[in-house]
Amino acid sequence: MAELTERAQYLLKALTERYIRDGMPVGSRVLARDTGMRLSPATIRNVIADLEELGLVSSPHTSAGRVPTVSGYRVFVDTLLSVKPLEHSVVDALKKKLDAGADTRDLMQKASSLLSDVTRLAGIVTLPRRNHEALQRVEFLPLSEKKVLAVLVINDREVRNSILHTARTYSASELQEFSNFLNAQFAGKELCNVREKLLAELRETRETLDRMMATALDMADQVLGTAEQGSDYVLAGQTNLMGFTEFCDINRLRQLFEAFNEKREILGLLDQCVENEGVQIFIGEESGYQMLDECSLVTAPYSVEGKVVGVLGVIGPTRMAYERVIPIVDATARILRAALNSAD
Amino acid sequence: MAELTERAQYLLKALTERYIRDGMPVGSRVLARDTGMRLSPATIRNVIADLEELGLVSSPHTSAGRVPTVSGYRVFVDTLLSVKPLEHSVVDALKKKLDAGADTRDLMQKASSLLSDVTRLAGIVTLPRRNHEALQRVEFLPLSEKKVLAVLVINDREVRNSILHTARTYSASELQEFSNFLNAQFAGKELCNVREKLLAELRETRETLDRMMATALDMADQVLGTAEQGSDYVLAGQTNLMGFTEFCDINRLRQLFEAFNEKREILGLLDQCVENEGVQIFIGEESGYQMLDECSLVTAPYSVEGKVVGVLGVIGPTRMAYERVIPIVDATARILRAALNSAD
DNA sequence: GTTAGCACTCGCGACGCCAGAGTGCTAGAG
DNA sequence: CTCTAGCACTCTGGCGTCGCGAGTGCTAAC
Repeated sequence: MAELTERAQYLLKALTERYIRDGMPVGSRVLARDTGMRLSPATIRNVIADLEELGLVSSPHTSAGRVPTVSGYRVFVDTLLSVKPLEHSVVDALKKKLDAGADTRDLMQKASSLLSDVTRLAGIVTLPRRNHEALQRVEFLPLSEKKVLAVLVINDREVRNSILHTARTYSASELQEFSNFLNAQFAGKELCNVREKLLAELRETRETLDRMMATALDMADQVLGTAEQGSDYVLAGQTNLMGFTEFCDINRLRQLFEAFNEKREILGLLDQCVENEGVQIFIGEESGYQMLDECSLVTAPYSVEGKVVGVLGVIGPTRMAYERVIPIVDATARILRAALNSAD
Repeated sequence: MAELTERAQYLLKALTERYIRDGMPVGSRVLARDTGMRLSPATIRNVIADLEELGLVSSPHTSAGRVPTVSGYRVFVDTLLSVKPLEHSVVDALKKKLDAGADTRDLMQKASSLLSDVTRLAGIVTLPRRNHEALQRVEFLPLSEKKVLAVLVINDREVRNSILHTARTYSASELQEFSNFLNAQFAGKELCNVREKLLAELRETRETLDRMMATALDMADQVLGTAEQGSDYVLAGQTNLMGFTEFCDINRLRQLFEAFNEKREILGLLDQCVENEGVQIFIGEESGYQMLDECSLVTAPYSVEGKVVGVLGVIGPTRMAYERVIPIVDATARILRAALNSAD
């Protein structure tokens, strides 16, 4: 790979750019005319033949031009790509629309809509995992007979509530006591630790037979149970994917959309992106998921208080304008982080 | 219309059923063989010609069989259809999966998934409008500097919270006072009335310059503002629509999916169904929305405490198995109502 | 190392052809 | 008057053929 001549690199780049631009296999002639270098088509053919040997390009059939293969795209994005700096107008638009406010889910929804609008592809944003976030407070309120409303305050922006069905009706003051007890114990602890501690505490308390505390702990356990929603994502602009010629086969499209609904597999893939920092790119079959054949995924993680809590990105055909998409994804991740961290 | 001979009706029914079953224009021969009546194709042709005259069937081209027109479907569903009673297994499955619990949105999500799974079409359920529901209680909790958490208890199942940015930081006891004041005034009132009263009260109070009450009212106004979410719906099984030959044109499909995302137009249509009780059917262009050309919508309203609060239904190609879909939609509406009204 | 020339391959749209399906009409039977 | 049989007509869809255009690979010359 590394032993590509300068010329070969240049031609691979030109070919890929051209193919991305207008989606048709590109032949030696256009390449000769297109690139500045004054070479005849014949010469170019020789170079291209080498690229084919290396598996970087291939032709769909004998007498068509060449098309980048997955490895070709890989080399292209890894070593040949000159990412455009973002136009200011785009950055401003992103910033303006992502000005926090609203609740987290809405914010993520907006982010993915923005991604899809700006790139004209499908935007995807995982909801932030809250496991490493501290629990701020728990409150219980009497709701009605045998029902208690639990409010879980996670931070200034996020509050979750759930309705508990209890064995008997509790008074407001009893519940207040529970809250106080639990807050004393757990407020400020990381969510993912709270539950373990809770269970340990519960076991211990059962033995000492302190009924009140046991009940409080039980309730807290229920709340956390509902709060520990599995990871999830929001998607926007799926319809942008229709209309790419690579998805003209309705069954491909269907598979893809079903995968979006299913969520499980896509989440698996996104989870892999949490670890790497910076933009990460899966091209076509590289992802290992066959419903993403012919698709590329460009992602970037976003973080809150220094910890990566989610991933955002776009999904489109392998033939996408990487040099434009990459900086957009990158910028959006940064802007989203800013929005989440601004203690507005 | 009314002067269709018995024979004509019978043939229209047979033709429509046949066409629904296998999607190809049906000719006089199959019709002759298919129906019990011992008639020659030629005779049938004469009758069919009459139907065509009346605009109930048409042929896509000279030498193809006939296909029901929109009016043909209309007559079919209105007067010829013999709805199958639902198999018990289906009813049981519906009941089992819709056993309330969880929050309202989840329940609706489940309902639409069920609809789409059972019918193999797209299921749609509007979220219940809460305007005519009574407000049970409001609570305010201090959250952090200049932020207050407002909890709006609507009923035993539904609680909404929102975070208010206030001019200064309020203490827990101040907020408690606000809550008490507001609950005394408004608890038990219908949501849609609360706001008006609030505003009236606010105007009056401003004049008397009672700062505390004014602030409380201000806050309440903010909360209701956020709570008054416009109506919305959840959708499931859109992918079922891909794979019908009528949506093989990717642009039709795209239009449809964009309408689903847009929501506004579809909501407009669904709103019309709230008024009529019982199953209502829009066939093809009848809806007046061109993105629903070639689509039918089968809906039924569902109610809580006797008041219709939402609509549910399925969307599919005009060529759908009405005799099966209609009872399913009907039953689901009933079961959903039961789930919502059971004070579990 | 580069280029021009040339034979070759292949996809694709156009064209024509034919079989099959279904119709409308007419004339005759019940 | 109703039904049926027969027939000529029309249209679609599949199939094979053909020719064009695009692009290649090879070879020989610059």
